[in-house]
Amino acid sequence: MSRTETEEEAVGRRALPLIGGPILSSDCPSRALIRDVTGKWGLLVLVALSEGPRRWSELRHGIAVISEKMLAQTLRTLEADGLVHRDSRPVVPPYVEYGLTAPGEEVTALLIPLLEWAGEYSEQREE
Amino acid sequence: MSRTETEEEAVGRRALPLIGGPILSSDCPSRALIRDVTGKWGLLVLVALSEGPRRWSELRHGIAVISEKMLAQTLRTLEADGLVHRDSRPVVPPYVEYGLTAPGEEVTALLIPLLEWAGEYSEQREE
DNA sequence: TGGGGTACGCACCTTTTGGTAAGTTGTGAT
DNA sequence: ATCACAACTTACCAAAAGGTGCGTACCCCA
Repeated sequence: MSRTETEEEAVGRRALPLIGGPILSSDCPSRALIRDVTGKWGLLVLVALSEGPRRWSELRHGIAVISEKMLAQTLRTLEADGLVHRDSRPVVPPYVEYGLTAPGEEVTALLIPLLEWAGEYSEQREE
Repeated sequence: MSRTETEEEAVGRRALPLIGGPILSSDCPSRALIRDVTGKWGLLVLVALSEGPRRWSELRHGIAVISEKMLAQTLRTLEADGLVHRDSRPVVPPYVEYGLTAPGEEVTALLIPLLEWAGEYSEQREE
């Protein structure tokens, strides 16, 4: 047997509690949220916004080598998750500003220590 | 103009400090580390091992619907990162146990609050 | 008159990620 | 004699993520 078992089979006789149950089961909505905030671009956008609200073009140039498509996509999913708010003024060079909502600030506060740990650990490893 | 600019161009006149510099530049080794620990399977494996060392087969059945290929691959990269250690005894049903190293415990301690936040936030959202 | 900035959306293509199924080695059970 | 388990590896294929380039609308500047 080498096939991957179904969710039902796995839940049926689960060997590990995995932090108290279904939090880590694959269809849990919190899993999607985690993907959004720890994803390659989501994390960068959140951290960039942790320094204060920024315009589209600031994010575009400030985040190393992000494509316009990915920036737009990332901002839209973070907005849908309620972590980022979009403030658009209908002026004639369009002016759109993005910033963190309260929940956005919360996650970012959890993400920054992770970045710091990664920086320190990878630095101490390469010596 | 819509092409993605190169790293050099971006670093040339960077608008955002982004948490003090090159930590978030795309070739930084800490970025790879973050991908490994927050990736879909890396996170699950680390959390599963946070409850104590487990055998291959326990992880295989305990983590919801992971394929053997992905489990092996994830364990090997986490081992290469120094976050997981592999304890294999050459007995005749092979016995291999995986556990967290000290740095592995450190990251996992940072990851768990993130999972808890995601669980609470997604729960409170859907009401 | 033409080029550039601002904030995107869309279509196409490549790269990466992940799943499926099969093979491996040795032993003990049926 | 064959099946199953343990802990994997490999080859092949599908799906998802991501990049490139183009188009939009409006204006300002030279």
